[in-house]
Amino acid sequence: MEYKNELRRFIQEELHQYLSHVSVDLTIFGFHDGQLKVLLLRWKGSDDWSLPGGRIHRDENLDAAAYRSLQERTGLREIYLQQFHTFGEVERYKNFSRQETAVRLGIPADLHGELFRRDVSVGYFALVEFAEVTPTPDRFTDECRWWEVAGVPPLLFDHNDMIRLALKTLRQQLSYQPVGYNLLPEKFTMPELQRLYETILGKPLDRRNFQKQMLAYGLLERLEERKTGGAHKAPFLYRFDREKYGKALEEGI
Amino acid sequence: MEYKNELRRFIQEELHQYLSHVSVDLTIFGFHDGQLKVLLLRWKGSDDWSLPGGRIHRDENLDAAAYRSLQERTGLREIYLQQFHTFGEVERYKNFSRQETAVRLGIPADLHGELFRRDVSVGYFALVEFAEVTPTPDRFTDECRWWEVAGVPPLLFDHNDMIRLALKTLRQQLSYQPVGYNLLPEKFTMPELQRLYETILGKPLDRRNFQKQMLAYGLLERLEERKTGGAHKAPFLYRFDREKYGKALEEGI
DNA sequence: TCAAAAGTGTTTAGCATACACCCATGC
DNA sequence: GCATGGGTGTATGCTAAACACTTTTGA
Repeated sequence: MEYKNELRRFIQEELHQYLSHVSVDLTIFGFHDGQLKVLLLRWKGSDDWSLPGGRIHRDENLDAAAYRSLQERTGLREIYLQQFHTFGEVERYKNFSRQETAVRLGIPADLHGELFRRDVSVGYFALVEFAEVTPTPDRFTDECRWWEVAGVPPLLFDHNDMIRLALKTLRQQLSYQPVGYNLLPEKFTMPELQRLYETILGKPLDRRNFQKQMLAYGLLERLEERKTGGAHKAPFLYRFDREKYGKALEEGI
Repeated sequence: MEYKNELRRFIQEELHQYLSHVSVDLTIFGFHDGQLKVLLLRWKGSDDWSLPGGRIHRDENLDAAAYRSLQERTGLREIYLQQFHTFGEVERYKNFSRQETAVRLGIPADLHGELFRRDVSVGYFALVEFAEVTPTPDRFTDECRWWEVAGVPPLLFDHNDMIRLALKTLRQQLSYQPVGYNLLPEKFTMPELQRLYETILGKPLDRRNFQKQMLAYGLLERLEERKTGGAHKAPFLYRFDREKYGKALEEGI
């Protein structure tokens, strides 16, 4: 009941503050335990999951709106965020029909029209450091948590498509833009960086060639320290040279 | 006067048929006389130019809306059309302020607000065969014609930025996707294809290496004929293998 | 002392670059 | 015949891929 009132209040009092017919959706990638993860939200009183997203204030830049949603869900600032595609099909209900979606989410019939108007949605993906994130649900959701990308269930709307395309874009970028700064802790080992690349690309890489290539980019600084406590030979720790990394992001590797 | 009434009629009777706060803009590239060209519109009663664009019907897919505008301006079907970026800044008036734009276009003060609402605009670029195009102005414009990309004047809104980014995207795609099918006539010579590449990339290419590379892609079929009438040795004519070309577009070269 | 992981260097192959000669055509 | 442009082949260099041995560590 409270939820339905919340929906009504949102529609009547707040929806007009935002641009109509446009929204943003976020594919937030994190890396943990050798797995690529994505942050999903479970809707109130349902078992259904979707990507986080949000609307755009009337006086807010598009990028700023995406950034705001990202901060709200993760608590993070200064993260890598990039637009990758705008989804504009009339029928964006893929796994579940529009009607079925409304029922599953317990949206009262008289609110369907207002709440599920047709939107053009601008898709962004973000790369964040797993350990730094505090997953936080929004007003319409009960739970916010990481899912392994490979194990994501059928999502609401066209969000499985979004994740697929975000990942494809990320893979392509890997070859001409540096990745890692925002997905790894400040200090990391070469094997850790390699696991990240292997996970994103979905294929094994040669240890020696990988190291050569990474070092050749000139973005890494090897520290004196080694990572101890592992069961085997202690690997060196590395750190990204922030300035060079930023420049490489701008201009390509 | 007629123009102002047209504007009023549009706002009152037609604007509601479209999604609000979203539009599409098109950068239509053509190739002629060894120059890369872009199709621009001159607004009624003004000397100011902009990219063609349009709004999205409430029951129309985003891509379909872009495609429809493209057909209306060029008369063409079956052209290469691709989304490249969504422009969502609040202030998209770059060369001329919002106020100045209204004055230059002769928009009555009482219509500023309605007609120049803030829009998020999805940018598409298209590649078309120059000779096949019939440039056609829309209801708000007097003239539609090709401009050399390098000589485009300061445009309305953020359209110079759009062209710049469209061109950048096209250049990047050149290296992993085939280009040419939609920019050249069905039969063309290797030197013609090379001019096209050189024009897009803005730099000269080696004749011999270019030919080797193009043929290595396996997308070209050499015809028996040669192009006669030129002042020099008759070059062979080539044609794209449409099936392989389509496959290469999907999967990358 | 052994298994598992990490550090390092060399060889090889493929692709992109650089480059030179011959042929056809119009003036 | 000569200037201009078109057709073709080969040598070279660089980057990416393939690959092996040694070192460190905890069990």
